[in-house]
Parts: sequence; structure tokens; C-alpha cells
Amino acid sequence: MSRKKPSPKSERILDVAEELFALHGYDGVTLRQIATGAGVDVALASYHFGKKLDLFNAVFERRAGALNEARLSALRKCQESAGGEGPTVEQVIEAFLRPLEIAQETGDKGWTNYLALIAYINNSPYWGEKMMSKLFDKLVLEFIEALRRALPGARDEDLFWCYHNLSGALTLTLAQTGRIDKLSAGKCLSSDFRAAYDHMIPFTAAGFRRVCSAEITAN
Amino acid sequence: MSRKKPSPKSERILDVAEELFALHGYDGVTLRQIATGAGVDVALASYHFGKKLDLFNAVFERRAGALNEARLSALRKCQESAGGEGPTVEQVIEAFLRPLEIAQETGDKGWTNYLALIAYINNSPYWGEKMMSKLFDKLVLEFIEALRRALPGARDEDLFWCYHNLSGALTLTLAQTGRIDKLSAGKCLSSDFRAAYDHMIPFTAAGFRRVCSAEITAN
DNA sequence: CAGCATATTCAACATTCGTTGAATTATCAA
DNA sequence: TTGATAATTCAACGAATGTTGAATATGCTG
Repeated sequence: MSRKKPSPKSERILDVAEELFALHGYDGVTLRQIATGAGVDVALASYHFGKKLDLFNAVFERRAGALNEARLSALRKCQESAGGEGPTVEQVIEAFLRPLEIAQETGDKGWTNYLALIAYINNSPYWGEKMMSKLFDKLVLEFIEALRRALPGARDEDLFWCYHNLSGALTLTLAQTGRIDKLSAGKCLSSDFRAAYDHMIPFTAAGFRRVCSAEITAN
Repeated sequence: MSRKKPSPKSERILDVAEELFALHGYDGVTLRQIATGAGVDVALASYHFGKKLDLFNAVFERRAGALNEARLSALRKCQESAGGEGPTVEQVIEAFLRPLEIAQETGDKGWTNYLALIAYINNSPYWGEKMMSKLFDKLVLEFIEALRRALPGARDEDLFWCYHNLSGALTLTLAQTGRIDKLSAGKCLSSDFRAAYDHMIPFTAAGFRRVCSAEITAN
């Protein structure tokens, strides 16, 4: 799948870095911790990826392409199956979220760690704007356009604030902090992406409809 | 307002630590950066607060009491003004969110930084569960009970997942990453808490109603 | 096998980190 | 003013960090 055949050890480095960066953030992880976790000398990370920041970016970008393609494909599919009026709000949000769930269902722990890393970055005042925009803005704007079609007459401001709420709910889910587990005394599980999206889709869809379909109010 | 008269310089240390921790996280900040920002020798932080982790906790706990009281007071007030049936979903969520906005309206930059720090902690897989529960669980559970009253027949699982979505939307708002500013090309501003809550309240209220008021579905 | 490029380790560097104990200054009651 | 207590700075430590250049191992090509 990847462009140039990667040495197995450099992939191990990326895997471990992905896991640790997602858990502790950029500054909370040491190159030596990564190297140790990968069973490798500390200099090897520098050899393959350069500076620590370059490694961080490499981890972040490794799966971005595949993720964007999966979500875009889901959007296209739901647009095709929908009639000429385009998909409903629920269908668009479903296309936005479900690909993330499949990533977990494969049992690939790496994907789970990667999504937690995205949550870390997206919620960080320092990294958020700089890193997310470059890789995900184009796709996100396409989803927002699809939502606009499903919500005729929606104002830009309302549309973007609603997306903001959706993005926040998703981000906290991806972070997998375990907080909802404790709050709900075990009735909800952070690790259960399926249940999270089963609730998030009708929840946010109702929010979009209420905020973006409101009759015109006084300015 | 505070219990024991604090030395002015120790408050400065807390202020700077609050700002830097919110921006870069626990590991992304150095005691020397904090000391320099506060115009103080590096040893002074240790003298007043002990280890770095103790300083982190001190920052986190400094405003927690006042914040909890403000939100609890808002909940009590809306419960009193409501009839015997209790406040509506919208009113409960309003009581949950608006006190955070007032904190910003005072122009106190410290509160804004503090809320961003909460966002950092709440979204962190490492800190999230450990630190949030101790200080905020009791209040949050009280709000959830108020929401339950407003949503008769709601199932526990649905109620907590809905709160999870609300918490995520709020967390991303508090983080103030500036991402929505860029996505919306300036139509939405991360710094405008007022606008964020104006949209978040009807958005999440509609979500609660839809998910928690649904007819009983097949198991 | 020889040769070469790539991959990996080894050893070491200058810096920076959190922390501490001693020295100095400010505060303030007696 | 004196003396004591708290606040602050000074100086330094050992440990850990990111990075680099040289040395070694590995794998591939001819």
C-alpha cells in the first residue's frame, strides 16, 4: 500500500511513536522511549525520520491519505444512492463517522492510536490549527457542503458552528479518555465506537436540523 | 476571595503556569519558562508548590471551586424559577454553559486560560479520567439528573452518551484552537464563547430530545 | 564471492531539565 | 531597631534529552 517498501523497523518506530504521542502528546514522549518500545537504538529514529518533529509529522501523515479516501468514498457512495436531492443530514454524518469505526473493527490497534492522536492534535491550541487544516480541511469542507444541500437556507455561521459541535463530540470520542465509562458507571464504554456513533448520528443530526432550519430570526 | 493571603509572586507563577500549561500541556512547559514569564527565579516555584506535578495540580484546582459554585448556583436558580416539573432541557444546558461565558466577559484572561487547561485535561487519555473525576463528577452527575427529569423515560445509556456529545462540543470550544475560524473563513470566532453557546444550546438540546425521547426500539 | 548501499548500533556531545541547600532579602511584630 | 519568619535568589547537582559522526552489521546485485 505504501509508496516505498518500508524497513520493518522503521514501521515499528512509527507504530510505537503513534501510540505514545497519542497518549502523552508531543512533548510527553522521548525518542528513547520510542526506541525502547520499538526494540531499536535511539539513533535509528533520527536516521529514518530526521528531527523529532519530523517523526511526529510522519506519524500524523502516514494514515491521513487512507483515512481521507475512506471517508470521501463513503460520502460519494451515499450521494450516489441518494436521489437527485442529495443525501439527508443523517446520511452525510453517517458517511463522516462510520469509516472511523471500521478502522477499529479491523482490530488494528494502530488505527485506534492514530485516531487518538488526531484527537490530541485537534484539541490542542498549539498544534490544532496548524496541522489539521493542511490534511483535513478539503475533505471537511466537502462534507459541510453536502450538509448545506441537506439543509436548504442554512446560514453559513450556523452551519459552521454546528460542524464545530459535531467535531467536538467526535474528537472527545476519538481521544478515548475513559471518562464516560466512569461517569456512567460502566453503562457506556469509550472503546465502543459503534455505540458512540449510533448515538452521535441522531444527536448531531437533530442539532443540525434545529439550528440550521430555524425560521429567520431578527438580526 | 481566596483563603489565605497569597504572596503576589506565587499568584503570578500560577497565572503563567496556567497559560503555558493550557497552551503546551504538562510536558511541554518548563519550570524555567514559567519562572521567566513570571519574572521570578526558577527555585521559587518549587518553594511555593513543591514538585512540578504539584504546581500543575495547584493550577488545576485553584479555580475549580469557584467554577463549580457558579454552575451549581445557575442550576439551582433555573430549578427554582421553573415550576414543579423542573426546568427544560434547554434551561439545564444553559445553566451548564453560561457561567463559563461570564468568566470570559469579565475580561479576565486567566479564566480563559483555565478553561483551555480544562479542555486539555478532559481530552487527554492520560490525565482525563484521573483529574476530571475528582473535581467535577459530582456537579456533572447533578446536571445529568436534572436532564433526566426533563426527559422522562430516558435510558441511562442514551443519557450518558448524549452528555458525552455535549461535553465534547464544550471541550473543543474551551480549547480555543482557532480551527473553526479558519474553516469558516472568519464567519465564526473561537474566542466568541457567546456565539458558541448560542448555537450549542439549541444544538445539543435537540440532540438530547431526539435520542432520549425516542420510542422504545427493538433491543 | 566481492562490492556497495542501506540499515542499524555505538559512543559521545552540548544543553536543558527538575530539584535542592545555602545565602540573601523583604516583611513585620515586639 | 531588633529579631524572627517568610519570601526570594544564588549556585550547583546529577540525570535525561535531542542530535550527530563514526563504526558495524545486513542485504542485495553483479
